[in-house]
Amino acid sequence: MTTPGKETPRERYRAQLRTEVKERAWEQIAAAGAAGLSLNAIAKQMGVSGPALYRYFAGRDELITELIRDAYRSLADTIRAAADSGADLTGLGHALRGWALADPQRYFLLYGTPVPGYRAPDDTTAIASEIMDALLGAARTPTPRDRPDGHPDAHLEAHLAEHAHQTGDHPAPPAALRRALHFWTRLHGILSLELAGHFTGMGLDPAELYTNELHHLTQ
Amino acid sequence: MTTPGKETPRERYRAQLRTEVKERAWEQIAAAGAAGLSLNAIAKQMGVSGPALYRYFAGRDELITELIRDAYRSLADTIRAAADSGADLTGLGHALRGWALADPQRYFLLYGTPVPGYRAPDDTTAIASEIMDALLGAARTPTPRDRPDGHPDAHLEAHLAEHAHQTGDHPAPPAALRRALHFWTRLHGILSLELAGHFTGMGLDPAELYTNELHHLTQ
DNA sequence: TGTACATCAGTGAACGCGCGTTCACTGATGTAC
DNA sequence: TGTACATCAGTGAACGCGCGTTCACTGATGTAC
Repeated sequence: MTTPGKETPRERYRAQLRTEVKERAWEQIAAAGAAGLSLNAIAKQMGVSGPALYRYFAGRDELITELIRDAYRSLADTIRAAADSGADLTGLGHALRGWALADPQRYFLLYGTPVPGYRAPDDTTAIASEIMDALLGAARTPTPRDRPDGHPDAHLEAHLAEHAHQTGDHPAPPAALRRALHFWTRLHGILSLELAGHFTGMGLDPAELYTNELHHLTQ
Repeated sequence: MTTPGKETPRERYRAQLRTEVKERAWEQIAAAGAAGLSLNAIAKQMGVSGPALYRYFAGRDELITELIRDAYRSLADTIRAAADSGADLTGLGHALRGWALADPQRYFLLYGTPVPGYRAPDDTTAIASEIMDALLGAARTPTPRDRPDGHPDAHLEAHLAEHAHQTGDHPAPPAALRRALHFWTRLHGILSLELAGHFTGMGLDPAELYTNELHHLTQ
């Protein structure tokens, strides 16, 4: 579809305008949430008529789908870059928080309130598992307080072993999978509450909670 | 404003119609999310003209505010009822999950994606701290694996002690506050990911993760 | 018990708005000979 | 290098829709004497 090296000026222009539309879209989402995203409003902000954007996106749905894809891609790249530079779980945790704080509404577009009817595009699950793989890599090294008997994680790990076998995608050791999942769910818990402002009312420092949770995850 | 025992038929009727509007509102939210809530659509569903509802609600915003209040009230009642019947943290955790699964969109109305401009009504913070109090009560008993040295929780607890003093609302011991916060953030992490369907794609059983996390919290 | 009045629920029309999207068309930019 | 044609970006008008909300008005329900 896309010729590797050769790119006509028109193609370049198209790509550039598409990314500008997306940038404006992110600004709108940051200002009013994803529900208030409007193609016409983006067009007006770009000084262009509404229907003009239909040259670049089939419709509102395609734009949102693209934004979700880009957000997943950005997160995956961030996590992977941290992992590639030798970061451990703590490092990945800080990378995750930095990414989330940079644009809270982008985070919520991936992990926030689901729209009942909507189904995420299929390729996002591939990117999601790419993120999981990076986490699994960093979660391979056992933590100091991991006990050999594994109580009460033994039950969970048995369950994880089953499902890892069924899908066949994750030949990762169940203990690593468990650590990666704890990393994901616990940090998401604090992050989403922080980004939604649930700690400000109680005078708590989210960073303190976050780093404490990271300590628990890696000790 | 409201005469305690005496209630005129008209007042009764008003109250009844208000609750019916809210019921329809919850149905709509469950079906299409809070963004798609529409007074006109509710009116149509009730077989009544649109403007009729303005006798009962000042506008769409007041309705949503009321729904948020009711949701908080319902959650607080659920938690408190469990606590009053002698439930420990594990019991409260299961009560929380039951409440969330009963109506995921109601859960997300409280803890989901925040609307950038919107500010929750002031009295909800009172209900939120009422929930916190119930958690704190159940979190008072130390867990078996709590170590006296408290590493690495000592740093966090020092911070919590400061802020507990500053607000003056929580004379609860910092260790209990820490346990209650961990309860809240960790369970919310799993719950919100489960309700948003992020585990289904990976073939994981959310209940297994949840109970495992509860074990961690109470051991 | 009966009449006169006040209160209130609900209607229908209307206003203004912004949305997504389609379509015929103009004008500029690129391509082929 | 120059002309003839095809491609494509963008416009403006239009369609249909649903939204929140206001307002004058009708009809029923309650209240006071």
